Amino acid sequence: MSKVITPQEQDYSKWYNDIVVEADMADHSAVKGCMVIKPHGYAIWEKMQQTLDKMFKDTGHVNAYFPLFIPKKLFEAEEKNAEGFAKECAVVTHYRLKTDPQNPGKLIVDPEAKLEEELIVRPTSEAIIWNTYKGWIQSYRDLPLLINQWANVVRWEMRTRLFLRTAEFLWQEGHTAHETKEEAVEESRKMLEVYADFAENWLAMPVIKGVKTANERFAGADDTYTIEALMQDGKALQAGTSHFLGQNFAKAFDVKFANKEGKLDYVWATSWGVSTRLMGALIMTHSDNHGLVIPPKLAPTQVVIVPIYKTAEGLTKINEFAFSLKAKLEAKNISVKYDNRDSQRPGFKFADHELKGTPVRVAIGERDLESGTVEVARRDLLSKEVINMNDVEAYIEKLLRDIQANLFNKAKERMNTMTHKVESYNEFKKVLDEKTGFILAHWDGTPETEEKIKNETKATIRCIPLNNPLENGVCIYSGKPSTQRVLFARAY
RNA sequence: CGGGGUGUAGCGUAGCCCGGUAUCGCGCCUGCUUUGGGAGCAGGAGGUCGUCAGUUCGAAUCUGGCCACCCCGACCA
Repeated sequence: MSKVITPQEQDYSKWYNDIVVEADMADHSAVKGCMVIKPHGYAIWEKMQQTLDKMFKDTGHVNAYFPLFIPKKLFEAEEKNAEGFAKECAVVTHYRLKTDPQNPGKLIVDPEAKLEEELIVRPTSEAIIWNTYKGWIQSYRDLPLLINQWANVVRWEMRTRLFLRTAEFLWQEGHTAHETKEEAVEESRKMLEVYADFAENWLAMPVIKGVKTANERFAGADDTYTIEALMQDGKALQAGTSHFLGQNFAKAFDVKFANKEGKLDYVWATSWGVSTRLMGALIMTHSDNHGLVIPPKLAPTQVVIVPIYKTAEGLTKINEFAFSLKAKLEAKNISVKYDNRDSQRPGFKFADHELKGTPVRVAIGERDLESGTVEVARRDLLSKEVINMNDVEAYIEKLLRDIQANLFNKAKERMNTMTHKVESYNEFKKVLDEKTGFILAHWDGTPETEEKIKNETKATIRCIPLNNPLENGVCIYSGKPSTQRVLFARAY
């Protein structure tokens, strides 16, 4: 058992923080609510970025970059969007500091350097992007416009948690423009599928795809599609959203195009994003009391080789084998680190790589060289096996696939066990108190009922699952008729 | 914004009630011995005790103000 990590069962929230900090992913910074993403954490984020970026490009999107600052006038153009984000905006009001005459060596804001118009630090980029699109779109020939940007955004949250909710975070935001409603809806659903694919096949995290209720919708959207994941402690996490924006932004920013009949019409829009919050999702889906567990497909280092030696001569022999194994694995596109630090002993390295989540560890000592074997350990199950040197590359290649699959299956099974169907409000509350997790229950479809349930139980409707089976029933709260169950949970 | 808590070496802490120049562990540096699950021994470096003011011969310790951060709520696409 680790010396440093608070066990999950003792305090899940503390455990989470310990993992983030002790596994060297991120740290609190000098700025409240902001974090420093450390190299190990950033390397995982880069793997996510690379994977997603390719998926976006494979679906026809290109990258661009828009400014960090949004003039207030533009920001307020789409009313619902502006209102939704108004309470959490950082605002730039001045552009210069000067030496404090009362207090030499200190700086004050120069009152003479007040901006004519305040600049909003983007909490999301629809406004600046749609203002730009206005100049880019005149004809149906300019459509569809399929653009993504990798950026940072700022949302001045009252309470923050590393990766899950920070005042500044990294994300990607796709912003597309289309000729028809159908095409835009299709785009937003397509990107939801991309997110679900990424979540399940790379993060090894099962998700429920669905659509948000009006209450939970993105400010300025006609529909918000979401992927919802279930964390180990039974709380839900919104892992990605894709919005059908209708013509709301086109109207707010006056983006019209001439269609094939020569008539002017407003374009149809989508936006979609995932953020560094996925790092939190990754932690709370797979990690344990020994530290981080990273699915092989996202691990910056998939295999670590640890030499065990007594003498310089011994090390030389091990080096020969280790470098050759490293090269062979790399030829199979497996990322390998040979941890030949002379400053640490093997036991320390074992613990260190366990903490950091390296999926596979190969230990090789002089005894192995004699017997022609190596010791291969897997992080997910914390088990190890002695493998013949001749078989080791093939073994590891398969092992990485097994780990990826095992992590997904384990998470899927947990989600299934923690999903409960309930028929009454009492049962609903009982599940929340005792078991937590996802709850499938009938709801009368009104925002009022949704709001009351939220106020009384802190549970929200995570989504109305896509392809939801229709089923007659009665709302657990109001007793009114309902045609389908919706997905409830307490959420991060 | 409400409630609670914490600020002492890079990290974690003792000391505070009862005022006399700061304890211990981890980490760090040097050397030797070690190396198959977080090494051992010896030596060493490192501190304006969050900050400002007050009381006092003397403040980490007492008094008051301020600041910062953390946790729990409220808030949150």
